[in-house]
Amino acid sequence: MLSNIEIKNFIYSQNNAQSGLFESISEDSIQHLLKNSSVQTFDTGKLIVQQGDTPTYIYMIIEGLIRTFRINDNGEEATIRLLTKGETCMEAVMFMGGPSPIYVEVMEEAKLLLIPEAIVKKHVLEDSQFSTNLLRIVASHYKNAMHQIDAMNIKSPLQRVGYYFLTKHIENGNKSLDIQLPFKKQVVANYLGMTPETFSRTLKQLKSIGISVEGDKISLKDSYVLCNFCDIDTAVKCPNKEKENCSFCQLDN
Amino acid sequence: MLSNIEIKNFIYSQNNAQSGLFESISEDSIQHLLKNSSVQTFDTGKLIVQQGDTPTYIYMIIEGLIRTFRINDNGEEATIRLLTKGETCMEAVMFMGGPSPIYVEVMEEAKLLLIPEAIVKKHVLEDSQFSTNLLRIVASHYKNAMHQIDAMNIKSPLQRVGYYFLTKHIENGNKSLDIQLPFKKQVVANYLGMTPETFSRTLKQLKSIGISVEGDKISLKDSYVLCNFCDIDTAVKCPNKEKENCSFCQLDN
DNA sequence: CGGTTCCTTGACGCATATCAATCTGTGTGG
DNA sequence: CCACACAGATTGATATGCGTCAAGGAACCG
Repeated sequence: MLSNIEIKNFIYSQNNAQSGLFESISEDSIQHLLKNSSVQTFDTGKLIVQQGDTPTYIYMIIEGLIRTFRINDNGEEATIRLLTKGETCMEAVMFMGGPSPIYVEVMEEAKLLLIPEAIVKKHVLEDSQFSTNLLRIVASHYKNAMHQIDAMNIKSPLQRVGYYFLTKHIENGNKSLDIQLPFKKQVVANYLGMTPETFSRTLKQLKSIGISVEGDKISLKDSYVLCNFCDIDTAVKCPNKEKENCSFCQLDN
Repeated sequence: MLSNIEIKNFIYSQNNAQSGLFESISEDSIQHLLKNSSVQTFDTGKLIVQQGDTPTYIYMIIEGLIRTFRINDNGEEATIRLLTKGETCMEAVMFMGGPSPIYVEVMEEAKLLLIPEAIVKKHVLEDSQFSTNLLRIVASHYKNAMHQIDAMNIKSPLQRVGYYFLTKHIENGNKSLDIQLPFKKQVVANYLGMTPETFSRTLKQLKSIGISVEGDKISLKDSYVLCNFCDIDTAVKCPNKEKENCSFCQLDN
């Protein structure tokens, strides 16, 4: 049982493609889901889910930072997602069948909303809007995974970092020329499939094209320095698209 | 309008996690979906969908081979999926919003069932079993993508090829010691994120551990030579799991 | 201040991409 | 039936880019 008002306000403030679990859901449905959910706080470093665990909850971040990753016998880790406030995880795993293929780790003390597996599975069959939301979220994770795959395959470290910054910049609506790295550099580096050393060297390269780095703050010379790293399905989300200054969008014309 | 009997027989014969679009669906629903669908044949090499296209159909393979991939400005390609009879594509893309992030290419003359986007989107809201099937399929693609990501990150070419063969072997239910490569070697190589040369050299390495290759036929010395390439969420699908001969499963005990 | 964690920088080696040549199989046409 | 062309696969030689290892610097905290 929760203090509903606080949670509901939070829910309503966090609706987008990556995190809109409750988007367009009826008041009744939200009540029903929340009634059976709980809120819990986890310390930094806590492994909420381990590879091989049976999925028991969908986790929604109210506050804090979370990382999902896989690990092999040599102890090497591959980061799958880096998530911040409003995002959810384990929704996809729940529908994969079988044990969890991922770890879920708290990177910064996190307050999470826990929605039990049974409630989700049942509610999916009763509320088609809810299941459509889940579909959209899982599809969006999948899309992100596809980007990671071609990043590893065909993009140089420079392009990978550039593309990562570009998506962050677009997420901010191209408003600010500053980008804040929400995670430690070594974590971002692993997410981008490279070592911290290579990440560091790559950041130096970026300086020459007008992207300066100080600590965890990235500053862009202007809103177009990242356009070279764009691709077609990112361009459609860009507020600057088809502006004459964008080298990428000009290609299409 | 279709010759329903043939298609329906096909549908009923192809139900699994990757391809069970019609699993547990009522007769009425199937009728409704098929009534609005069509069957079409495409030649080898045909690009059914291009990066940037608006998704218009779900495609289900009745006969033939399909590849989905992404491409960058340098013309380099990253294969996302290799699909055969019974599998579907573009279901996930449909729920991503925006244009297609992938190409869909016919690798071998293909007969496809085309289900229009509008029908799918509408039916999802009316049939919760159908939307659950879609969820399961998209989640399973996502899981596969996660495997690809950590393969690129943490696995050597040898491990990647070994793991690929292992999954093929398990798909066959560990019945046969032969594995048939459904696609040309260069296509498989790209899917595994390496060049054809590296793939070829890797196959030679595999000979020394009891995996021989002749043309597109892989022969295993026994059912356990691939166990070294296993991981926890593959092991649960393995019919040999926890048999004493499996070096991987023994580790857990 | 001393200790710790994180980041950066430098030197080095290796694994894989790249380039080029050869081999194999298959289909075509004389 | 053989000669030829062509695509795919293999093999070899080379180079380069990233990871690895090691050391040094910066920020933070008790």
